[in-house]
Amino acid sequence: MQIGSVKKQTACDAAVAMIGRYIRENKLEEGMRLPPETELAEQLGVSRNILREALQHYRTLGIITSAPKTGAAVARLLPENPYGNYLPFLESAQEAVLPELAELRYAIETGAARFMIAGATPERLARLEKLAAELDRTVVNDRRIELDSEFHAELLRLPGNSLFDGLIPLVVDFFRKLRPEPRTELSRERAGREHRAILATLRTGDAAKLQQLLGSHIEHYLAETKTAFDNRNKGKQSC
Amino acid sequence: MQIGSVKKQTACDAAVAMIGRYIRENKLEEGMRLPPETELAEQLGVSRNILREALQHYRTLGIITSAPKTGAAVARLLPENPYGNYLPFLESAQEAVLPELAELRYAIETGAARFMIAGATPERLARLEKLAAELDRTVVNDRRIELDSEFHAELLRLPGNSLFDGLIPLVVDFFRKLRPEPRTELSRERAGREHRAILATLRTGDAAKLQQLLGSHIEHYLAETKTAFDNRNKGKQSC
DNA sequence: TTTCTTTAATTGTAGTACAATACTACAAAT
DNA sequence: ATTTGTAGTATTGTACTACAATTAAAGAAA
Repeated sequence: MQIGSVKKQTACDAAVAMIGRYIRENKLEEGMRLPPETELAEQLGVSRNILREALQHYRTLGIITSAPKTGAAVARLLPENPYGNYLPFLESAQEAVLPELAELRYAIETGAARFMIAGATPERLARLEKLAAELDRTVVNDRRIELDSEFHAELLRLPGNSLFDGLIPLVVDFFRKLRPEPRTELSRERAGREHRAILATLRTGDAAKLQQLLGSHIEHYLAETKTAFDNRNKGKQSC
Repeated sequence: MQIGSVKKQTACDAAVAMIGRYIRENKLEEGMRLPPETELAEQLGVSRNILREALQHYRTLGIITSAPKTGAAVARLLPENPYGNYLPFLESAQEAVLPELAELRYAIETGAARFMIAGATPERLARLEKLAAELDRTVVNDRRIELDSEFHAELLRLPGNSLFDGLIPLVVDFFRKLRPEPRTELSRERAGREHRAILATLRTGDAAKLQQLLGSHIEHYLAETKTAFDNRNKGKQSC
């Protein structure tokens, strides 16, 4: 277990936190204004420079906009703004627990089955083959999880759709959070069998079957993680 | 057709763009350093203040870290960091074209079918019912699209999984981008029929059928958008 | 070798000054 | 009466200077 590093909070970080609290506590809604920079800086006890860096944080996230004379205001979430719109997604991705991740994985991978087949190229299939083979002869759990993660990431790359690609971190995160769970010899063997079946079906091009295979493959996790999660939360955590 | 507003780019925005290009073009990888602030500021022709605001942008996104003496460096993408990991997703979500969005919608909605049924409550079903009814008696295209968008957003809320909720902007974005496409009387009638079928199946709880219905419902868009997109790109754009 | 000390590079922070912008009000013109 | 021009002004945008705080790395001491 690694020790977390303590890094001193900068004035800017503090300002960011204070501004965030300010927005939340005052329930500032779309279009409502923040105090002028000079005033806000004085209130928070930082220079205007630093305050502006803190504001930039929220500008980047699309939470506020600012303009001369008008001042900073809580932004209307424009459709063009990627960060603002997907902020809830980013937050829930951060806090997501295994069962939630498993559900989304199930949805995306089974739903993408037909596009995987459509986009399968010999090179990608070869790479998948290699990953599956290495996974078969690997016993170290951490390495296995890494390979499994990469196998499924590669599956999501098959469609050649950048949106699917972009969601790969979800899969990675899933496996990362899965890591502590113990795996049985049985589940290892089953995983290998299922991976081979998935590969074979990718080759034959049977979309319905691939979907069914991916579904039942993840379904195991769905059940496993749910119980694992439940058990873990039975012993209530301290600290 | 509305006129787009012109907003002048600030020096900070420009700096952000330049730094981004710098990182990409030099293929800066994890741990590699940026020039010191004074140097970088001079190179970009902005003051150190402004440069720091630009750097704050990337700090917020978790792309860089900075420390005294060491300087700014491309960050190791920590699994905990939501922004950094999902940055490619955010970027592609921003630039995604209709066919890509349609594919992801297809995957998520069909894949989530069984969770929709599991999470369907009478209240939510009633809300869906109301939306479908209003959609049926609405003819104005813009309003129809709005309602359709909300109907599908509500579908994604059924599972009660915050990750699905977080992806709702994708659906909204899809319909936003679909807006200019002309719809026929026929497609309107079909949409109504399909929405009613989806609702009925949510009530009976037949997951396989729901999945099939959602699939064919979106499938129309899949085909439509593909051709619409192709046609639109035939006439090459000027400006 | 290990540990302490010094040094120097770099970020972190504060303050001042002024330019640029855009809201507001009001005058002028059609 | 409605539109168009104009000035006033609050606020952000930007630049510059100065110094404090931090820390990696080199050097000195044990």
